[in-house]
Amino acid sequence: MRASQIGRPRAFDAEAALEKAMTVFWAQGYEGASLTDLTEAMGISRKSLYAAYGNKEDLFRKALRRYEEGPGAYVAEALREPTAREVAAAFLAGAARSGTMPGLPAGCLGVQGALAAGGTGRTARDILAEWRAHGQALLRDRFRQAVQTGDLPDSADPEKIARYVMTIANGIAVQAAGGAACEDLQQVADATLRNWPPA
Amino acid sequence: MRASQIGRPRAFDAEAALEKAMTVFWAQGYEGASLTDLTEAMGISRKSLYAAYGNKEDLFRKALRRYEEGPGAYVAEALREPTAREVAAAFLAGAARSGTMPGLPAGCLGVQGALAAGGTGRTARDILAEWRAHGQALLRDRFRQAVQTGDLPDSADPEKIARYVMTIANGIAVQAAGGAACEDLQQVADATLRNWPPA
DNA sequence: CCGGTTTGACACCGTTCGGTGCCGAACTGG
DNA sequence: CCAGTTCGGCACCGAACGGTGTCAAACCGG
Repeated sequence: MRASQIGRPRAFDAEAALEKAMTVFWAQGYEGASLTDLTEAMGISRKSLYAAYGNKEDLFRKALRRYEEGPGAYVAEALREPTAREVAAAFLAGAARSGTMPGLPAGCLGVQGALAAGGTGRTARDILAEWRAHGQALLRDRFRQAVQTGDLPDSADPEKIARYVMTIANGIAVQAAGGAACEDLQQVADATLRNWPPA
Repeated sequence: MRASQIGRPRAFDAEAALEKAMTVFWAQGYEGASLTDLTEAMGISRKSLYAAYGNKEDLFRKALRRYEEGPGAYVAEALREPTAREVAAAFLAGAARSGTMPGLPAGCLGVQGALAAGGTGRTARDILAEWRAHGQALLRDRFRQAVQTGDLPDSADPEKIARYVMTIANGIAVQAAGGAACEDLQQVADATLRNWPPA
C-alpha cells in the first residue's frame, strides 16, 4: 500500500537496494565497486539505479548516509553518554562491534571506502576524510563540554583526547578489516579505557 | 658502469622506477592505480613495465617489498630496541613519521593500498592483510621475548600488547592519510606510551 | 479508453582497463 | 659483419568501465 502517484510503480524497494549498495561499497571500496557489482547486488538495472539515486558518486553519498544511520549510528549514541569516559567506552565498543558484525562486511566504510584513491575515486576519498574529520570534531566538542562541566580536568586537552580516541577507533577498523575478532578488538578498547583520561 | 650483458641495455633505472611505482600504489591504492598512472610516473612504456617487473600484481608485490625496506623499515629497526617499551615507542614514532614525510604520500601503503577491494584487487588486499599480520606477529614474538627476559612481567600478554600497539599504528596511518600532522600523531604515540605496559 | 508520466529491458555508447604482437634499435660474441 | 638477444615505440587486442537512448510496460487521472 503506498501513496497514490502517477507513472509506473518501482519494481524494487529503494531502501533495501540502498542497503545492498552500502554493503558493496563497504566490502569493495568505491573504486573496487563497479556498476555491475552494484546493480547485481541491488537487484536492479543500471537505468533504475540512475533514475532512483543519480550517478555512482551520488549513490555513494547516499550509501554513506545510510551507513551513518545504521552500522555507524554508535557515534551519535556514544556522544550522548553522561561522562567522557563512557563516551569513549561506547565509541570504541561501537567501533569494535560494527566492524565485526556477522553477515556484514568487516571494518568501517568510512575508513576503507576510499583511503587511497586514483582519479576516479578522489571525490569519494575526500568525502570520507571529511566524514571522519567531522566525527572527530564531534568527539572533541563533547570532550570540551566535559571539561566545562568538570567531568574532565581543566588540564585535559579535548583536541588531543578526541584524536587519541579516533586513532584507536580507526585502528580497530583496520584490524577488523584484517579479520580480527570483536572480542580481541574489545580488549584493545578496554586497554585504552584503563588509561583514562589519556593525557 | 654495469656488468657486461647481452641485448639492448635498459633505458631506465629499474630501482628508481620501482620507487615511483611504490608512491603511486601508496597514494592511489592498487585498484586506483592504472597502468597509465604507473607508466607515466615511472617514465617507461607498458612494454618495459612488463619486461622488467611482470604484470601489475607482480609490480605491486615488488613495490611493497621496496616499501618495507624504505619507508616501512622502522618496523625491523624498532624490533631491535633493547626494551619492550622502546620497541613500542620506536614503532609508533616510525608509524607517525613515515606516514607524514614531505614529498611522499600520506599514510601507509600496507594499510591503504587495498583495505577494501573488488574482484581485481582482492589478491592485493590479501597480500597486505598478510603483510600487516606478519608485522604484528613479529611484535608479538618480540614481546614474548621481553616476558622471558623479565623486561615485561609474567602477567603480560604479548599477543594483546602486540595487537594494541599495531591497532594504534594502524590508526596513526589512517589519521595520516586524512591529513594529520606528524606532531599530532607523535602525541598519540606519547599518550599510548604513558600507559605502559597497556595490559 | 486514452494521454501523460515514470519505470525498466535491452542494446549500445565512448573511454579506459590490463595486456600483447610486430618490428626496429641497441647491444654482445663469434 | 652478422646472428642472437633484449629492449622499447607504436598500434592494437578483448573486456570492462560509467553512462545513455529507444521503446514497451505499468501505473494515474480525466
